[in-house]
Amino acid sequence: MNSPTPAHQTRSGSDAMARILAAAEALFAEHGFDAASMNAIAERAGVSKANIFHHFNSKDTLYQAVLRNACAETTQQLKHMVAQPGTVASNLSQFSENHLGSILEHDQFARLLLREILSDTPKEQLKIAQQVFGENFAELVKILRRGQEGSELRTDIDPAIVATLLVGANVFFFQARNVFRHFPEVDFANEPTRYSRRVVEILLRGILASTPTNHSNSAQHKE
Amino acid sequence: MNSPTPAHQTRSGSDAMARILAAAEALFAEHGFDAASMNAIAERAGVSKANIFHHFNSKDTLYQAVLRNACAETTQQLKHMVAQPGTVASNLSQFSENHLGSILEHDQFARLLLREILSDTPKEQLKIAQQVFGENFAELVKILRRGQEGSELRTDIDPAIVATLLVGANVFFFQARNVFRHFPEVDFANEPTRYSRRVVEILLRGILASTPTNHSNSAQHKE
DNA sequence: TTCCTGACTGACCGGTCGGTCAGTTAGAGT
DNA sequence: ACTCTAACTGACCGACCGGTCAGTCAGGAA
Repeated sequence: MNSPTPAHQTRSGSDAMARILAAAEALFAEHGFDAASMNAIAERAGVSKANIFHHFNSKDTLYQAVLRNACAETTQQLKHMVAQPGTVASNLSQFSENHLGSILEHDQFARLLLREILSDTPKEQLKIAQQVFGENFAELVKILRRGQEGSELRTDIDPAIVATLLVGANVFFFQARNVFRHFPEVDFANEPTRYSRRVVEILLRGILASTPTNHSNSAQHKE
Repeated sequence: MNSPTPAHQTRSGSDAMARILAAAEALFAEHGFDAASMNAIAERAGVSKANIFHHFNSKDTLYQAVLRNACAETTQQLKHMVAQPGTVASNLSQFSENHLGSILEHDQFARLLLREILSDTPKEQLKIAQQVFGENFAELVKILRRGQEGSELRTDIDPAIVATLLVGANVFFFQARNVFRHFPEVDFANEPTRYSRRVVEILLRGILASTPTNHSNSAQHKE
């Protein structure tokens, strides 16, 4: 019965705080800011409500802390998907797949961010969302610009548009996947990587029939 | 002073009800279901809170009525953007532009729908959202299939993917436009039609540099 | 004139909200 | 041993929540 951590919850330091943050993130993401009550968060975290107010000044403060905490993880993870060698096409494919995977993996946080963006009351916490989102976007634009400078990509298109398309496709997939499951036209609702690959493929080569016969140097995954 | 409608608000029939629905739609869209209080809705509609409960059994009932009411408008508007003659490319361009315009015009309703989709608690009202959304999607897929049968579009791509890309691009533009305004890379945050045109252009022709020298029969807008 | 109906209202209900506070506990410093 | 401090709690607060109710009022039917 002797655990490495003290038997009492007290003096556990940041343990309770971490549990509070986790519970808050889950409930904020699940029900939104207003519908997630401090009582419910406290209960889920296994602490008293007053204890939450001991660690955070207010519900808003807690919310911002949750956002910042989750953003830190995401931002850190962004570093992994940067500046891989190889063609821009393969980079794009990899970025998209990682991006979508990251969204799906941290779906609670993604819902949180989307809710935040969807609210039109410009609060302080919106800037947090802007920052995380902006970093992803800027990185993607950088990849695309590199492709244009290396004349691998057409130069008469706006990289920001392509970036929006790619990110938007992933975000939309995430948002709509539960709805997609009921659409007879859609067969990729449960296969994000296949979806991501096809999206990149279309972006790279377009959808018109008058395509060049073959150019085998695009993103090639064995299959 | 003798107006065609009686001077008193009483006996005005559906006038108060319409005001309630409008106020509710605005506040639900702005703050979400939970944060929009019946008191606030009543105040904005210029009626007593009890009067709302006279017309609607509960807050949920009011919410569903708002959704249904807004969906009716949108569904009706969908009829206008169907089965235009011309190339599939021009159809796509037109659909996208109309779709994005419709979203921006009914931004309150769009926010409402997105919030609804984003909530993971599968309630009755989610089906309303599914229906409206599904109609748009199915219509777009139909256009694309026609393009494939007429061999105007490549046949080795999934129409549902292209539809997702297009709708997703518009939805994402709508969601992120306030954020886009602060991005130095983006210059189309305030120009939806330009955005839409460029998106369709990319979808049609792809972004790789190895494009056939010229094929002037794609979507051509003078510019 | 009388009655009935339905739109409408102010006052009110129990319950929950975010937030406070006095007080308990336990480890660290001395 | 004593103190200090921070983690932590249960009891509590005023405000506001969704919802109810008795009652007012205007107009149509008789």
